Amino acid sequence: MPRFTEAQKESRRQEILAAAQRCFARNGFHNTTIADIVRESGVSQGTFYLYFETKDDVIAALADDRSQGDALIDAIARAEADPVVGLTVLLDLHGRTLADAQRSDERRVVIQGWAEALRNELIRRRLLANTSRVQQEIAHLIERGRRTGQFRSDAEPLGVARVLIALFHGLTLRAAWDGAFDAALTAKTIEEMVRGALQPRLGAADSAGREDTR
Amino acid sequence: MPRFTEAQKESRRQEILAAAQRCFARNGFHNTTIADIVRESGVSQGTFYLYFETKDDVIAALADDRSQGDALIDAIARAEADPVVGLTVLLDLHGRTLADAQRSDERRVVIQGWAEALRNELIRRRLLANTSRVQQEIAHLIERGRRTGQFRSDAEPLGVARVLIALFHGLTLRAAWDGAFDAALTAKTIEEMVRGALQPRLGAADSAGREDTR
Amino acid sequence: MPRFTEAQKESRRQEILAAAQRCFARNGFHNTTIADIVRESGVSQGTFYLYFETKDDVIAALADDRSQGDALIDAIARAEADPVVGLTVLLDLHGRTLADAQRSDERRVVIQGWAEALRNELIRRRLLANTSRVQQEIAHLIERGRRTGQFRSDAEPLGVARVLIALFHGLTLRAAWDGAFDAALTAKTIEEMVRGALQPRLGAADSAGREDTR
Amino acid sequence: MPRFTEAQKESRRQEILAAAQRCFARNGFHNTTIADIVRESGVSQGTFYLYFETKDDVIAALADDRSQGDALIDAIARAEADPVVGLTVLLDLHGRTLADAQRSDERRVVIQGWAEALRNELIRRRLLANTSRVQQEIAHLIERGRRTGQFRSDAEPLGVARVLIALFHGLTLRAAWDGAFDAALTAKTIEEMVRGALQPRLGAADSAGREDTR
DNA sequence: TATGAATGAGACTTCATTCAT
DNA sequence: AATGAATGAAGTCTCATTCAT
Repeated sequence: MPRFTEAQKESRRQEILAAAQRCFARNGFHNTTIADIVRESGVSQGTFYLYFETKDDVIAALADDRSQGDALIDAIARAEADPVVGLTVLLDLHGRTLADAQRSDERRVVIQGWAEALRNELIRRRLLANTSRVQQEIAHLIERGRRTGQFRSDAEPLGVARVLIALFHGLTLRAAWDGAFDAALTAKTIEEMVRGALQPRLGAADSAGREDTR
Repeated sequence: MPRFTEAQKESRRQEILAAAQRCFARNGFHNTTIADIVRESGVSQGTFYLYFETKDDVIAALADDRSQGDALIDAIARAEADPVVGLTVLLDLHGRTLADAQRSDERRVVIQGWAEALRNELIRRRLLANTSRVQQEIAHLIERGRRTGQFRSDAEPLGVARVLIALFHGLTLRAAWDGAFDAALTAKTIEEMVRGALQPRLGAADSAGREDTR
Repeated sequence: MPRFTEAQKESRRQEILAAAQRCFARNGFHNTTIADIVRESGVSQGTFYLYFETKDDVIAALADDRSQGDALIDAIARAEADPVVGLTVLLDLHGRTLADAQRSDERRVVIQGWAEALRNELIRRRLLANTSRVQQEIAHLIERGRRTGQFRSDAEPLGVARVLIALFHGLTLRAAWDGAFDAALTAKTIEEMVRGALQPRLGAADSAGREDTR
Repeated sequence: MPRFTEAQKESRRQEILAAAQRCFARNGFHNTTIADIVRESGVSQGTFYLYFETKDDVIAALADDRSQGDALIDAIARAEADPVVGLTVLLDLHGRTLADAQRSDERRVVIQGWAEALRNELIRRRLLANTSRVQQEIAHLIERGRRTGQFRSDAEPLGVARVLIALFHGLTLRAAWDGAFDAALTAKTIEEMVRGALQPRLGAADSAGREDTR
């Protein structure tokens, strides 16, 4: 009979991860020592190694943050069938996430994960998988919008999805460097751009239904 | 009287930097040792320290790649006064840079620089300065386009510039992770988006001049 | 009142020892961890310490293998009074023990015990005591043979006993390194040697016949 | 141009090895730390690793002591063609080596090497190779003696060689445990044994005179 | 009796940097 | 200017042992 339940062990693991994230956000993966993590989390060196095999284990666990991707996908799902609403919600959610100072540590660690992915195949695979998942969902959203006529018929679902994700990454980087940048202004520009790429053309061809894609 | 001219010293310095870049691209800043760099460049440990004070010196020298920013600014300048041409050239240059397999090492190192900027104030300042410089130029370009009526009068120069740069960063990341992504499709989508944000509105107010912003 | 009888405790102790012997034979004393022993024996870390105070305890318990010495002494005893039979049985028993693949683990652990005896006084004392015991018995055997006239009158009981034991040790080592060595040939040679040292000289009353091989 | 010659480097290496041998003789391979060796040899931790890759490197370098085997082979060679002299010299040399208190450290380390050979394939191969080399030489010596008629015609060269080596090993062990044992008495007994095994039988053409001690 | 999570001292090894030559 | 041997602080990880349950 195990002294601790699986849940208790997992919760301890999460505590250590949270401590590690704070350390990593502050000093970077490679300037953080196990001693730092251990000090921050309050466990002993030995205990750390009961929950993680190596330091790289911890890095891998934090470099890949599925939570934000999950949140984006959930947001699309919650928008039910309406692609315009879905897109709006998506952009809005990302904007608010960027503006959230509480998630600063997360951003700082995620960016280090990007660099780590260049030399750690496991992390690279996970990050790409994560990215692809979100990209797929956005592409489907565009696809649906095209079918309903809400989006321009020659919009490229994959292209748009990919560009949006690149934008998300680039903005995450900017927010991490310089939290004070004007998020509202940025959001407005993105909205214009997206509308430009997706809004059905006036006049002919693309049927009609105009006035405001979002 | 120095035995070597300044030029000779500088050339040796560049050789070491190039060797370091190869090492950093391969193994990352923190998994590259001075011994690695020295081996790759063919000089001795002692000699390395004649050209650089510390390892961080080398990192700082490579983390901040001014060359690409300079190239973008030059491109704008070469487009003379025409904002539409300038924007086209800008997007085109960036697209071709991304597709250039030869610049893979550069990209890999630059991305590591982004992470490094989070905990190295010198690097952070330089990267931000570099980014701002390009952002300024793009904003001026937009500004000029507004004045000439080629761009929509309510386009936000700063917002557009910032979004474009985020896009550039995000695409650089994607190219580093996965060089095989479809650059042409991406370029087409970006073009649509940019046109959407900048193209003067039909019909009303914004005067006219339609058909193709670029 | 103890819940378990002494016998039950002892049996558990023996199980752990057997597991430890397997581990030690495989990886050596110092590359075997308590965790290894515990895994091999199926008890828990805590339980291990109910039966042994320290790891050195287990090493000491296994480094000194009295069983083989006991067997040799028993063999001598079983030969009753006849020294020639006793010696024959002794050599035969040792030869068969060496050839017994089942006792490989035992041999491997015993040899490690020899090394351990060099820095662990307790083990050293036990090994020497063990060795002396057997040496004494062999010396007595020789002594008896001298008195009965079956062995040469100038045979040195102690010298022969000591040399035989050295031979036993050396052959044990060889068998542990290279189990495939030709035991029969070796046995034949030993027999010749022993006969040479102990057989009464031909011709006269154990005197003449010299010649000198060296 | 190297600052130090190869010879200087080798001499430094030997100094460290000598220090390591002292430590190993005192505390055993596994209870000796790199810090101990470094302290004993007077170099720094870092310097140690300029001369050896790992601690196991040092162990492997010392576990296999070729010098004694070489000395035995040299001794045989110096005896020129005479097998009887060769054997005498061999036994004598080994006896004097055993009695040499100065070589105590060497013995103590060699014995640890025996144990190490059980779990380190490199060491095992080297020790066996070393042993085989000496065994071969002794076997050849016996062979020659048979041809000259100095040794009994049914002497088994390989068997005798193997038994002698086992004896050497066993006596080395005994000397390491208990340096005070009576070397002269032991030598005398060995001489008798060897004579018994090799001396041509009296009487006839190496045939008769049986009797059978056993 | 039995468990197994927790501990922390200490082991091995690496590496940026120095400096005598 | 150039070399490369030397340094030692610091990092990661292991493991014998304890103890609350």
